[in-house]
Amino acid sequence: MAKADHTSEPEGGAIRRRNEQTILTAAERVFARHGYRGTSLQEIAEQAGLPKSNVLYYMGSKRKLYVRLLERMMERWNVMLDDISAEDDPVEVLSAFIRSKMQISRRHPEGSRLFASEILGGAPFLQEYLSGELRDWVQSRATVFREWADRGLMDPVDPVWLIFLIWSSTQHYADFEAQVLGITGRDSLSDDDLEHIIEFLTRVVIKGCGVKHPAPRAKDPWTLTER
Amino acid sequence: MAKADHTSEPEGGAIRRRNEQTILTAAERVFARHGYRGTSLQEIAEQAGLPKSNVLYYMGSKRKLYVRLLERMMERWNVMLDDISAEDDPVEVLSAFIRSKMQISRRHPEGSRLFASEILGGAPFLQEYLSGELRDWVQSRATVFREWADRGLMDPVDPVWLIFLIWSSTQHYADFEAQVLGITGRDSLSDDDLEHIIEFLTRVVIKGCGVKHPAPRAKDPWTLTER
DNA sequence: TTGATTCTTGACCATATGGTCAGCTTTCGC
DNA sequence: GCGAAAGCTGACCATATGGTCAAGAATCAA
Repeated sequence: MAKADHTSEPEGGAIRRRNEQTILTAAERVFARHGYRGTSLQEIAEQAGLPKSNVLYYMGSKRKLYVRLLERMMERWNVMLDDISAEDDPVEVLSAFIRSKMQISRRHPEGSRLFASEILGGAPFLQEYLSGELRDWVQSRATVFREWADRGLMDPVDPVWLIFLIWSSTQHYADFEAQVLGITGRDSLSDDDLEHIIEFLTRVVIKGCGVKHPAPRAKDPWTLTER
Repeated sequence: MAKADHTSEPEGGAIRRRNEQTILTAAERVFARHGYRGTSLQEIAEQAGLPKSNVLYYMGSKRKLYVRLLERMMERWNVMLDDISAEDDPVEVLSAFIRSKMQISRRHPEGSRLFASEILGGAPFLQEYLSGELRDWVQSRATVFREWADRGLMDPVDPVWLIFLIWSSTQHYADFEAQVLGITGRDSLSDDDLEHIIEFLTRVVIKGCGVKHPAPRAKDPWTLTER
């Protein structure tokens, strides 16, 4: 027992770190495609180019490996989920939210699909996270949205449904990639496509919810040109 | 070899029909939860209350059973996908589309999830359908949307992204049910909730894309009150 | 009632599963 | 260069997998 066992410390020698990365990458791909049950350690090992025993040596068990991948993905989202306040410009906050959600989906499509597959299966490993951490996050955003609505900066839509709308429509391009590509006839989405989609989604959400820029901050005309 | 072997005929005695239904229902549930690979015939058999051999007797193989379920779900969507024309009222068409998509998701959540899981896995059994039948359907709608835009009945948004937006945001409530329930703290969505969501989504799409009712159909004032 | 068809199911098979372990090699601090 | 720690992996295990088959039970048309 050397050093405190804080989660998410780099921890471990260079060899360990390199091999763990290889395994995590391979595993994310396979789990995303076939789900927890549908994935075999053998297949992960082949993807990683290592013997099965080696995978187990580093990861301990299939379950631990899977949970670790889920946590890594939650972590990536947490980075995005920085705080907002009712003082911020709703147009900018919502635009930034859509954009960064979309970019994470694009950068980590496998992680996104892994998460989706976990939820599809009834979230056996994530129930706690959903009804705890994530719920709090959503509720706090909801409060801010409501205040914006009260101040006339957006229509009084239910903030939770709005968040789900943004969540689902951005997630879609990673999770349902096969469908998107099949229907559009493309074999991948370009950065341009992505930019167009972001603009489209932003436009629909902003316009559809009547989101406005806040009036320059003051009631009295004397400070009106403050900015 | 009695009778022509047309697909989707009722075909088969009462016993067969009854048992097949039992098996299909059970299988849809399990496949939806664990995906194709993650599902075992044993588990399906237990869900159905039948011995595994019996499942095989009726369904032939795991693969055939799975494909049959996918086809059944496609069928259910086809019912909804009746034709529209550029002459129709865009507001009504889009509202009806959102509503019926939502209702199918609600009536067949397992089928919806089964489909989602298939797409997540790269659509190994549905590629043909996606880039064929479904693609044609989307393209034909897209043409109509574009004409509406040309006539000033809606903003010139990319119709395909719009269809994906509707698709994803409605699908979400079935596929990500576990997340929705976890975050909202509910243990199920009521009919009222559903109605609110439908209204919200409709509102955002209609307003967000600037969709308008068509002017009463005629250029000359004499036929203006025709309807 | 009878003969054919449909239904039912336990026994069985080759293969694959997650996981353990013992014994080997490599790496690394000193 | 040495000893301990870390890394590596084939052999192995109990169990589960999709699927076959043969033989009996129930059903149905005549």
